[in-house]
Amino acid sequence: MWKASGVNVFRLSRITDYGIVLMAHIAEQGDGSLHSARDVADQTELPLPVVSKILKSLTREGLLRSHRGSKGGYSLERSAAEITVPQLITALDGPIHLTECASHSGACAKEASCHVREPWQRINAAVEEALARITLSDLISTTPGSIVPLISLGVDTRELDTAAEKGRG
Amino acid sequence: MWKASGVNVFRLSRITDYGIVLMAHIAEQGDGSLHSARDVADQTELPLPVVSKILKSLTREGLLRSHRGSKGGYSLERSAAEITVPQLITALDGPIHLTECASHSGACAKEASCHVREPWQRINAAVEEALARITLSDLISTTPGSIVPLISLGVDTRELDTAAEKGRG
DNA sequence: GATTAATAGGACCGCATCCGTACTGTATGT
DNA sequence: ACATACAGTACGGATGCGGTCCTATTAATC
Ligand code: FES
Ligand code: FES
Repeated sequence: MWKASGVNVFRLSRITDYGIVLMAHIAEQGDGSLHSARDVADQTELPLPVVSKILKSLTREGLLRSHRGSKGGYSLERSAAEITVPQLITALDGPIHLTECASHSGACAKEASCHVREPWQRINAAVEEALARITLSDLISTTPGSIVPLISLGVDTRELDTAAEKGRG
Repeated sequence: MWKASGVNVFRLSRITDYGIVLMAHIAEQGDGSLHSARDVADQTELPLPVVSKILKSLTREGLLRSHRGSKGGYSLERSAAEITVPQLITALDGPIHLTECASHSGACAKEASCHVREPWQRINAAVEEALARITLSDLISTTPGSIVPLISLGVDTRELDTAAEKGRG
């Protein structure tokens, strides 16, 4: 049977995926290091036009600082520890909106009667906040396991907890 | 300047969005209630073909039970408290894979040299687990605030914590 | 000053895919 | 028998992502 969707949905764009790889690569060389688009493309084995396009966007969004002219290149605008995952996503994919409806008010004619709008707004904010705990320096950390406890969940044990327990079974 | 992407990315499909609305509507009437596709379409003010398509998918994925023939309709296969958000998403949009690369091994030729693959796998699992804490009954809960603490994060205070603090500033 | 190297900005098009609809078949109650 | 309602599939349009290319601008070097 068909699947309603499932390939491109609830997924970061390839541009963003690559963008994070590029940022990680730059950050690995040190916060102040300078890299030309060609160097980054060679070392990451990604096509140069794509790399160039992404780095230009990241610069425009304030995550990279560019140095034009010969011997130019890109360097981190802020330290890797100050760059969070949602900043990377927002820079390339735009603001995080898990659903089209529940995001910006006025987008859906059924707002008044819709009962799931508000919960989704909370979920959206929660996911974004969860991702905001992760910085670029965490992504390039060579000690595996450092991220594991970063996104552990603290659920307060009220009646909903038991429901969630059953739901996971 | 152009934006690399930003409209359809990192976003649930409309089908899934509607699907959750439909499930919430059915769940609101009680776990055992029976609803025809037409009734649900009328009450949610969504086009009947779309509603029908979504309900069929949800049935095939085991979230709804169908009753064919006259006086037929759909009812919840499991209790609303046992249906989690990732189950809804997976049923309509397929498995949750935030990135194409880091998800299934073998999809990317740069796996060996890629340093962000493993972190992203952890992030993906963490987001999915976070969403799994939310059940359908939570979404239809009339008492706002019940979801807020559900996705609070517990960060263990090691050196990374301070980095995250700075990153949010 | 000429040259080279590198980024800035935008235009362009192919192609995948999401969205909504339509159609036929099957089961069930009256 | 008939009406009702779900099952499964096929189809076309529109949208937007993806990758590439081109020109202008800036800066270092000789
Ligand atoms: S806000 Fe659009 S359906 Fe809920
Ligand atoms: S796994 Fe594909 S670039 Fe990291």
